[in-house]
Amino acid sequence: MLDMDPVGSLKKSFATAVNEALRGVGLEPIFKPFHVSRVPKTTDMLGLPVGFKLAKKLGLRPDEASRKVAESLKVEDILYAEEIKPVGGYINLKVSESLFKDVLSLASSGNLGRGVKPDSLKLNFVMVEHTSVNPVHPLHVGGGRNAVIGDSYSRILRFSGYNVTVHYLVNDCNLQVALAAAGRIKARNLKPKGKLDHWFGLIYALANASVEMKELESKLDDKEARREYEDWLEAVNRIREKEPEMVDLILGKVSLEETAELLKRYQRGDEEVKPIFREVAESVMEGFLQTLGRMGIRYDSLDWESELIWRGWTEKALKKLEESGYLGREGKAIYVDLRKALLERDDVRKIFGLSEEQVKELVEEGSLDQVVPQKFYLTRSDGTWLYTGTDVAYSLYKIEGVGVERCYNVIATEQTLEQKQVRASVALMGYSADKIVHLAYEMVNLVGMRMSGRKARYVTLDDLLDEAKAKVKEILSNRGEFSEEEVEEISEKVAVGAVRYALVSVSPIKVIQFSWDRVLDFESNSGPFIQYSYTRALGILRKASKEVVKYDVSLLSSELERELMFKIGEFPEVVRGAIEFMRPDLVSQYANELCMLFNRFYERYKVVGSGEYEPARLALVKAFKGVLGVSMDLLGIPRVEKM
RNA sequence: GGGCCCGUAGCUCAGCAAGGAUAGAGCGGCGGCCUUCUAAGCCGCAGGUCGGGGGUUCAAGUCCCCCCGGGCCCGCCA
Repeated sequence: MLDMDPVGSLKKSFATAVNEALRGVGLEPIFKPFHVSRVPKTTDMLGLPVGFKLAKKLGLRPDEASRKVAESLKVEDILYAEEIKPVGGYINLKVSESLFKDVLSLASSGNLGRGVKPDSLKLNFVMVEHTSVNPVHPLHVGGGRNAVIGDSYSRILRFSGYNVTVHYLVNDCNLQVALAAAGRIKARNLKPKGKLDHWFGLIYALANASVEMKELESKLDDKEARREYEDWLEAVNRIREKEPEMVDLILGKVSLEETAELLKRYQRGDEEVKPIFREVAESVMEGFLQTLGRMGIRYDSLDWESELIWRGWTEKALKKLEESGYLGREGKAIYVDLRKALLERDDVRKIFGLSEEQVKELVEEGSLDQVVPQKFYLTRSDGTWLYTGTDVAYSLYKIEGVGVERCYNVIATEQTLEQKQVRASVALMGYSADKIVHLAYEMVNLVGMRMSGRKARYVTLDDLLDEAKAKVKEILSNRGEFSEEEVEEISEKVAVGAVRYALVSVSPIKVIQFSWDRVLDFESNSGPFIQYSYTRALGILRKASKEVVKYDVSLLSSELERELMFKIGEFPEVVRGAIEFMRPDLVSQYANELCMLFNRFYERYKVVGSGEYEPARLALVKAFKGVLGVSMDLLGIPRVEKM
C-alpha cells in the first residue's frame, strides 16, 4: 500500500533507528513514534529527548548521552531525514524537502491519512450505535450532541478504512412510549399538525402531566410538591395555548396502571395496541430523521426494540445466560447474578475495575452492593422487559445478528454503570466484553433554564438550526451579493456547520454549558470560521485557474508556511488519535488550528501574482483545501463554495 | 456512605493518554489594519499561585498520595 502518512512514517523510522542504536550499546528500546515532536522555533526539525532518558543508564551527562547515541545513527536509515544532530539532551533531525512535497501531494488529492488504522485497532467490521433517543418528544441539544458525536465518529472510522454500519435503537418498548401511546388513545381523533415529533411531544407531556399531577394533588401541603405541581401547571398552560383541544382530551385521563397494561400488551405483540405504539414512535422518528437528515446524519438501520423481543433475541440472550449459570429469577423478574460473576470471573471483575481480593472483601463486609448492585434486572415482576434486558439482547444481536467485531455505543456518561452491567452480561454470554464499547459523553446544560422532555420544555435541535440559519441570513443580506437561492443554500449549510461544530468541539466527557451566544458566535473557533477559511482557499484557486504541475517546495521557506505544512502533515496522527481515544473533537480542534494558520498565511502572503512563488504557494493552498475539506467531511461541516 | 468524572486567563475551552525545549485558542476589554486572492479575517496590548498541599523525577499542567469545590451514578425508570 502507498504510504498515506509520511510524517508518521518518518517518526516511526526515527524512533526505530534510535532504538536500534540503543540496542547497539546494550540498552532496551524505549522510543515510540509519538515521542518524536517538533522542535520549537525551527522550521524543519523534529526531536527526541534521547540524552535525558539515558543519561543515568549510560553514566553520562544528558548532552554526552545524546551525542553518543547520535554517533551510531545513520541519516540514510531514516526516512525523510537530511541531517541528525545532538542538541543538549535531545537528538534532533532535519527533515528533507521531499517530506513536504509528499505531504502536499497527498493532501491535495484528499488521500492524506486515508485508510490508515491505528495499530491498536486492527478490526474491520464495526458498528456505531448512536442517538437512540426515546421517540416521545423532539430532539433537544443533548440528543444532538449524541448524534453529532456518533456521526462524526462513524465518518472518521470509515475514512480510516473500517467497514462501518450505523444503527439507531428505537426504544419503543418502555413506559415513556407507553405513556405517549396512552395519551394518543385519549386524543385518537386529533389530526397531527406541524412537525410530527413536536406534536407528539405535546401528547407525551400531557400524559405525563396526568400521571404526575394526580400523584402530587394529594400532598399539596408540602412546599416542594406544591412547587412541582405548579411547574406542571405552567407546562400544561403553555400547551393549552397551542393545542387547547388536546389538553381537554388528555389531561387528567391517563393513569399509570393503564400505561403499564398497554406496555405489557405491546411487548406481547397485541395487534390492537401495536398500531398505536407504532404510530407514535414512527411519527416521532420521522421528525427525528428530518432534523438529523438536515445535519447530514443518516443511519444504515433503525433497530426496533420491539422486534428484538418479537424475533426472539431477548429469549436467545436469556438462554445463553441461563446456560452459563449466571441467571437468577424472582417470580417473573429475571436478573443477571453479578455477585456470582464477580466472585468467579476475572473478565467480569475487570469490567468493574475490581480485583479478586477486593470482591471477596466486599462480599464479606456485605458491602458489594455499594460498588456493584448484585442483581442486574432484565425484566419486571410482571414479566415485561426492562431496557436493560433489551439492551443485553441488542448486544447479542449486534454480535451474532449483524456480526460486527465491535460496537461503539454512544451513550451519556450517566449510563456508565448500566453499560458496564451490559458488558458483563456480554462476557457471561460467552463473548469478549470488548465487543461492546461505551463511547461516553456528558450532558448539555442550559443556563437559566431547566430542560425537561416530560414538560415539553427544551431547546430543540430544530430551534437551534433555525435560529442559526436566521442569523446567517441576516449577515448575508448585509453583504448583498447573493441571489435568493444562494442565500437559502448557504444559510442552511452554515447553520449546520455552526451547530455541529458547537456540539462536537468540546471533549465528550465534559459537560457543555449551552449558551445561544456561543452557538451563534461565528468568529474564530466556530463552524462558520472553518467554512469561511475554506472559501478563501477556493477563492485563490478559482482566481489562479491553472493547474500546478511543477513547483519548488523550498520556496515555501517562511516559518508560517513551514508551520502550515507540518500541520497538514499531522492530519493522519490526529485522525488516529480521534479513533483511539474516541474523541472526534480532536479533529475539530485540528481543523480550527489549521484554519488559524492558513488565515495568517492568507493575510500575509500574496499567492496569485506572486511570480516565482506562485506555483509553490498554490500547491500549499491546494493541499490546505484538500485536508481541510476532508476534515470538514469527517465532522459533517458542509463544504461551502462562497459565503 | 460508596464508585466514576470534572477543576487551566473575567467567561468558554485545548494541552494530561505517551512527563521534555517560552502554558495555547476563542469570547469579553483596549488599540490598529479593507483601492489587494472574501474583514465570518488579520496584527498588537492587557489578563495565569494550571483548585490546594505533599511526593516521584535531571525535568510535573501532565505521574502518585491526601484534601477542597462541582457534576453524575448507586431503581423491577430510561
